Amino acid sequence: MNDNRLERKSDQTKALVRQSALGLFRSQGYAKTTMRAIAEEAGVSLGSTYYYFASKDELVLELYRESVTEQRAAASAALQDKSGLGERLKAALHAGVDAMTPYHAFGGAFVGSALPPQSAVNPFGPASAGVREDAIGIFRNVVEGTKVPAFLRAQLPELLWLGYMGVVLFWVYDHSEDQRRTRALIDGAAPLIAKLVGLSRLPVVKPLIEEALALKARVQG
Amino acid sequence: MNDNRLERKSDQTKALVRQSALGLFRSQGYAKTTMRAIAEEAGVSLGSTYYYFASKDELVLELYRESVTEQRAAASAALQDKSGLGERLKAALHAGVDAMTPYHAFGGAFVGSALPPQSAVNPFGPASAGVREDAIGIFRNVVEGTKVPAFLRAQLPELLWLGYMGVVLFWVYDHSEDQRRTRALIDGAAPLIAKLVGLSRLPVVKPLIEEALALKARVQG
DNA sequence: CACTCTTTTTGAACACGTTCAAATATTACT
DNA sequence: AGTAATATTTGAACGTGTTCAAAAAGAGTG
Repeated sequence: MNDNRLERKSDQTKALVRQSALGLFRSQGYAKTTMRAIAEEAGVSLGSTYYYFASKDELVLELYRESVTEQRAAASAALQDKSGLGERLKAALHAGVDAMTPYHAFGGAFVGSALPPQSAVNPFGPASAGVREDAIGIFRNVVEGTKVPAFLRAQLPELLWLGYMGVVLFWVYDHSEDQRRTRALIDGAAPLIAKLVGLSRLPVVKPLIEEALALKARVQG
Repeated sequence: MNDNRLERKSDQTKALVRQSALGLFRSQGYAKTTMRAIAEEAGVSLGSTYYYFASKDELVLELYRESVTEQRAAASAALQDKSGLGERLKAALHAGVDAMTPYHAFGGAFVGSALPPQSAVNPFGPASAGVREDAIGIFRNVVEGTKVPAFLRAQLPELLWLGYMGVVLFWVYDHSEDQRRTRALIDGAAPLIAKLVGLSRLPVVKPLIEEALALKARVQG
C-alpha cells in the first residue's frame, strides 16, 4: 500500500508534468509541444511522463478540465447580475469562449485529437464524463431562476451544452479578428433560443419540440 | 511541357496509388493503412506516393470524394419516386449513411483527420470546396419539387447539408448494431424538419426563422 | 546522336508518439 | 536492520507520417 509521503511525491511529479504540459500547450501550441519537450521541461524522462499520462490526449484532457473550471468560475460570477434566459445564456457562452481564447491558434489541432470516439478527450466519451457533467452544470446554472416550461426544463441544460459544443466548433473555424464572428453568433443565437423557449408553450410549437425531445430520448445511448 | 503520353503515364501511376489507398482503407481501416503499405501495394516507392499526394489526408479526401459520388447516385435514384420534403430528405440521408457504412469502424479516425481546419479533408475548408458543392447539390435536388416558402428556399439546401454533417457526426459515435440509432434519428428528424418548414409561414414561427437566417448571413464568411 | 531541361522515382533520414524490459528507489513486513 | 514486494524511472527501440537531395527517366532541340 501507499504511504502518505510516497503518494505526495508521486502526486508532485504528476503535477509537475501536468504543469509543464499545460504551460507548453499555452506557449507553443499542440503540435509543437512534444512529449519529449514536456518531459524535459518537467525534468523527468520521457518514459516517466507516460507513467503518469498514458497518452498525449490525456494531457489535453487536463487542459480541457482546466478550461471548464475556468469557464465555470467566470460564468457563475457573470450570472450573479443577469436575469432572463437570453442574457444568462449569453454570459455563459461568452465565458466559455473567453476561457478558450488562449488556445484559439491551436484549436484545430485540439479538435482533431478530441473528436475521434476512442480519444480520451472526446467530450462525449466516458473518459470525460466528469468534465462533461461540470460543463452541463454551467448550463443548469444558466436555466436556474428562469421561466421554462416544465416539459422542457429537465432537458434544457443538456441541449444548451450541445449547442455550446456547436459554438465551439464554429469558434475553431472562426478566423475573424478576435473571433468576432463567434461573439456575434453568441449575441444573436442566445436571444433567439430564449425566444424559442418562450414560444414553446404555444400549441403550434409545443408538439414539434415534444416530438424532438422524444426523438432525442429514443435515439440516445 | 507535357506530352500526352507522359501525362497519361503519370495519371496512371497516380490512379494506381489512389486505388491502392482506397482499397486498403476499405479493408484495413485508416490507422492500419500506412503510407508504406499503400506504396508497396501500388508497387512504387514511399517517396512516389508523396509525389502524387502531399499527405495521407489528401488520400482520405479521395475517399470522401468517392463516397459523395456514390451518395449522389444513390440519392438521385431514390428520389425518383419520392415526393414531399420529409420523404425526400429521408432518402438522401439514408443514401449518405449507406455510402459510408463500409467505413464505420474507422469513422472516428477519419473524423479526427478531417476536422482540423488546416486539414485538406476538412469539409468546410477550401480544399474540399468541390466535393462540398456536390454534396449540397444533393440537398438542392431534395428540395426541388417540394413546397418551400420563398424566403427559405434558397438557403434550405445548405442548411440541410449542415444538418447532414451533424448526422454524420452522430453516426461516427453510433455504436449500435448496424447503426440503428442513426437510422432512427434520420427517420425521426426528416419528418420533423419537413413539419418545421411547413410551419415556417405561420406568423409565430416565421420571424424566428427569419432572424436565424439573418444571423447566419451576418455571421458567416 | 548529344545536350539540356523537366518530370518522376528513389531510399535514406528526421522527429514524433508510444512501448517495454530492465534498473532504481521506495515501502511493507519480519 | 534485512529482505521481499511494489512503485517509479529510465533510455533504447519500434513504426509512423513526412521531407529531401540526389538519381533516373523522359522530352524537346540542335
